[in-house]
Amino acid sequence: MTQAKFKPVEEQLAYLKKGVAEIVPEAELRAKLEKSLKTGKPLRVKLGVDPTAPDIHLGHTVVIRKLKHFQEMGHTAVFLIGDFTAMVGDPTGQSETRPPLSREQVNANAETYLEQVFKILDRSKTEIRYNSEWLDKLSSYDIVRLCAKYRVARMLEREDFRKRLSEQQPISVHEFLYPLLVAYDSVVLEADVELGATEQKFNLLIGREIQREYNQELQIAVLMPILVGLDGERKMSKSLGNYVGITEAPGEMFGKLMSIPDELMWSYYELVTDRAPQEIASLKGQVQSGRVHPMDVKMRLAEEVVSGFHGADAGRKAAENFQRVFRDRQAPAEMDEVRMKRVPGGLQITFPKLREIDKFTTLALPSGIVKWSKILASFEGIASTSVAERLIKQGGLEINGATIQDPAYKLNVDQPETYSVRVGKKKFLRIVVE
RNA sequence: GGACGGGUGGGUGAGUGGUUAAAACCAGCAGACUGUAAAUCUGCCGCUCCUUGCGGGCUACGAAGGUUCGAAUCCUUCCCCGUCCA
Repeated sequence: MTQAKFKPVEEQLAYLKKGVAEIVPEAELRAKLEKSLKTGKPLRVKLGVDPTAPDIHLGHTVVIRKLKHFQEMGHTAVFLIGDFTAMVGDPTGQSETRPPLSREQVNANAETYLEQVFKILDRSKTEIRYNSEWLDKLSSYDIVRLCAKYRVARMLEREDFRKRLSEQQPISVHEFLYPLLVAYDSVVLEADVELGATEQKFNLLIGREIQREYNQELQIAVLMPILVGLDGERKMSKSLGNYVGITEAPGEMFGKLMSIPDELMWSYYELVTDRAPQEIASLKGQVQSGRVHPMDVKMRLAEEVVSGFHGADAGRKAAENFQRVFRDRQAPAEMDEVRMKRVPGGLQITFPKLREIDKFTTLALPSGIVKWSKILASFEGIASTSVAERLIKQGGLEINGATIQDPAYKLNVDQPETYSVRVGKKKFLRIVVE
């Protein structure tokens, strides 16, 4: 417990404030930092995540990165898996009641979450908790007591509730419980700071109120902006399809990042890279004065993000590949390989490795001849044969450099051959018939 | 418990017996242009089969039945949502 454990408060603050939307209240954070410096006791920084989906995307990383910043400053990162609250369902932003998840789903999701989260956080220094640990044990009486600590009028202040109320949308009573349970987590964890996206502000502030009820020191809410998705308009989310998954292949990731609107890249620089604010401002100045091409700056962004998840090598390769394909208009140096093999009664199609497992599907196959539209329909992102046919008719399929527009174009799978195929604008594949 | 309003394709939202697979807009996809950006233009946009055609079949307007040659549109029952009253 040496005093040198922590950096000076102002230095810490400057670092911790990067990209932050709001700190409520900021003065108290400074006070807490001062106190921890004096006592040598690290702050307990809580980040709660509900494992409602199996994968995390770049949007989730914004707040995880902030937790990492605290971790780097020597504070205790408490990564809370809301395995209980995931089953309750946070109404935030959804503006509709979500179907509750089963315990099994939640557990499975939690596992993949952790695996992915430690691409960012230092595992050895992170306290991992699950809120079922204490929430499962609450009795009905405990819950009633907890509910008694908050008022309906205050609850209805939440924007989402207010909006739904005025728009005659349904609100379930259990949705009121969610913020209370999240607040209770803070009490149990004795959080000094809670991290969240701005849309979580309401929940985090209730945390303070409830901590007061339990005679605890109040937590500071550190709110991060919401990362806008690839479309440049809406919040990044899987269901909107405007996301970058952090387990995605380097090339895929790079391409997606290149497709964001130019103006958006500044907030990406701020929220998902390690660039200092001054550096970002200077880059922005250079682009605005026309000295640097925005595309080059965006490529740097894409490379940095890819490198963060896949290593510098992969980042550089992705950048080179991008240039080769889209600037020089050549086929990519490396393509994902899809293997096809006849098996009794069908055609087995194996897709590139995804998290160590080869994914495959088997297509029923009466003869050795298949339509390309059928093959395409088995690919991810191509919903049906109709969609595939449409894609082909519209010139979105290129085989060995030639555009195929005949929707009935067929492939002989009895003849071993390798094809290089472009599907749509961005997808390049090598198809190997074995 | 009572009165009233409402449930249409991913979203908003038209349509109240007959070329309606369902207007329009948004989103999405493909093509052109480009920097795989933005903007713009063009086309597509339920599923399925084939000989890919202004082609055939199937499914669809909360659910189930019914009336009719024919229903998203009419009737019955049910389910769900909201508002007001108690």
